[in-house]
Amino acid sequence: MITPTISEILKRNQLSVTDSRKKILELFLANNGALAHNDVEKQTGVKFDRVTIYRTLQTFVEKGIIHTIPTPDNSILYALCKDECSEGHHHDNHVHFVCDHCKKTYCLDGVVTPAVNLPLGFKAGVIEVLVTGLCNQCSN
Amino acid sequence: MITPTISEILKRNQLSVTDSRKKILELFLANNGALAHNDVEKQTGVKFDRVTIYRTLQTFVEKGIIHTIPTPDNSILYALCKDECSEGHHHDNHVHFVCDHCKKTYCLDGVVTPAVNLPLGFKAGVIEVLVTGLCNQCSN
DNA sequence: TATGGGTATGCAACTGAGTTGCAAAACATG
DNA sequence: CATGTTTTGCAACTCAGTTGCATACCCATA
Repeated sequence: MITPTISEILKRNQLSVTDSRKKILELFLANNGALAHNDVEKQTGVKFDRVTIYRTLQTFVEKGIIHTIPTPDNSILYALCKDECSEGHHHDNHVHFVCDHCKKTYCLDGVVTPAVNLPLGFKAGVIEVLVTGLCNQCSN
Repeated sequence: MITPTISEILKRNQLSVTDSRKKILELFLANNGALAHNDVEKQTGVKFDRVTIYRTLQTFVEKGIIHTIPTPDNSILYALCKDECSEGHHHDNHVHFVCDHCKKTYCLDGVVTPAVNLPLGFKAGVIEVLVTGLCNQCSN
C-alpha cells in the first residue's frame, strides 16, 4: 500500500493546500488516538488562530477526512476516518474506546458494533458504542 | 407498588424540600424522556434562575435521582434513574435512544447492553450505547 | 513567472453555556 | 416561633464556539 503525502490527501478532497491544513492533518496522521480542539491548538507547533483551527476541523469533517466522537464528559473529539468514509456519507458503525488511565481515545475500527434488541416499535439507525476501560498500553 | 410523593423522594435523598426541587423533579416524573437544561428552564411553569436549575440538576445527579446522557451533538441531557441507581454508584449499563423524527431521548432500561469484543489488551469497564432511529411513536 | 479571481486566514467582537461569590430568603429543627 | 443552616437569586465572570470583514495566500491561466 502506497502512503499518500499530506498534500495529496488534501488535493484528493478538493481542498487547497495551506499551512494550517497541512500541519493539522499531519498531527492527526502522527497520532493514532483522537484529538480535541485544544490538543490541536497546542500540538501543531505553529500557532494558528483558534478560528482557523475550528474552521479547518469543520472542513475536514465535511470532507470525511476526520469524524467527531461523542464523549461522556461532553467534549468534542476528532479522529481520522478510514477509507470507507466519504463526503456526506460517513461510515459510523465503529466502536470508540476511552482509556480511564491514560485518557486517550481510540477508534476501534476492527470491532463490529453489536446488535441491540430494541422494544417493539423502535427502529434502529446508527448505533454509537462508547466503551471506557483500560487500553492495551495501560492494562498491564 | 406505592408511588411516593415528590416530597418523599426528596426527603429520602436527604434533600430539603424547596419549590425549585419539587417543580423540577415533578417535571422529570411527568416526562418519560430525557430533558436538557433548557427544557427544564422553559417547562417548569415557574421562572427559576438559571443558576438554581444548574445547581438543582447537579444535586440530583449527585444523589442518583437523575443521570446524564451523552449525545451526538454534545448537549447534556438528564433523565430519571431507576431504583438501582444510588448515590455515587450509578448503574449505567442501559441503552439510550434518540428519535431522529421527534428528537426525544429515551432510556431503554429493559434493553441489555450487548457485549463488545475488544482487541487484545483492551479491558472494558462501562459500555455506553447510543442508538438513533425512530421511536415507537414515530415509526408508523 | 507574473497576474487575477477565488479561497483561507487572522483579528475583533459577539453569543450562549456554565461557574463563582455573596447577601437575602427559605427551610428544618427544636 | 426562634435559631442556625441550606438554598436561592443576582451580578459578574470565564470559556468554547461563531460571525463579519479586511488582508494574505493559493492556484490556474496566460
